Amino acid sequence: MNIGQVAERAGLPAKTIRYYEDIGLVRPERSGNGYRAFSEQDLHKLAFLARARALGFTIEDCRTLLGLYEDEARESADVKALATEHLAQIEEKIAQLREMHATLAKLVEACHGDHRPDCPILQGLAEDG
Amino acid sequence: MNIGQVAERAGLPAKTIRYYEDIGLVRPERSGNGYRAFSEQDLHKLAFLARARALGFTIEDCRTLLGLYEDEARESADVKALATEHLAQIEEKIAQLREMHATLAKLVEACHGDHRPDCPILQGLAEDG
DNA sequence: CTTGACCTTCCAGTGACTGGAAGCACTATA
DNA sequence: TATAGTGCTTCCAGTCACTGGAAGGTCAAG
Repeated sequence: MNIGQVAERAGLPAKTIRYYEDIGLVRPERSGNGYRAFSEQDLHKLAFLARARALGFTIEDCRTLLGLYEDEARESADVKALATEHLAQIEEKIAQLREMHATLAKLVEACHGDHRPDCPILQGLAEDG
Repeated sequence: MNIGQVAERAGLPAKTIRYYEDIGLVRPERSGNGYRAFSEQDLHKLAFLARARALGFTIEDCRTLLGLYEDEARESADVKALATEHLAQIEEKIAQLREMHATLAKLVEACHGDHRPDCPILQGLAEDG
């Protein structure tokens, strides 16, 4: 398979797949013409990566997950630990965003949003405390 | 005021303040010794920026907000529009994170997390669909 | 034999900092 | 007065995960 087809099937841009090869996440063969020749297994790996990235795992986490996936002697506890940690980070981010949202929503509500310069949003940003 | 004191009072690292000068968000004077000499107004601006950044506005948004703040002929509608758009982006991000969280939480729940290799998390990442 | 799609590599840019090196300025103490 | 320590300066490089673009090679169809 050439990169275009793999990109299509894995749901990743070709650029990204080349980048993943660069950083050693996949190692496709090469055809005589210099084109990358992906196996079904390569495609499988890339689809795995696409899903892990879609869940917000960092590239390094993905590398670890892929390693665990391919390690038949893995312990599911290791996978679970990684995922649980990531879950906690997601929760933290959500909490932060919610706080931002709450603060900003209050300011937005208080703002008339008309042609006059008077603006509680700017006041809120300017005020100490 | 030197940069250290401003950093302390604005709640921003000195490095960040230098960076903000680099990209033209603040333009402090210079003392005879070459040190940056910040006025109270500079400090005020930096604190404004710190709060805007803390609410998740991009640097470019901050630049715009600062411009509006300093423009006495501004219309609060412009500020409100910017803030409202940002609010929508926050909401979208929260929604994305929630989806990630839900998916991952299900997988984590299903995983024993013991010494055996069997792992629904990896299965979930590997499986098509 | 040309057109156009697809592939290659390499370099640079993104956003918002952050770390570190090398060196000058200032303050406090011995 | 010497020195030690802190704070300031600039500049360069790295972060993360791509993304865009240039320049050029390869392949299939007409």
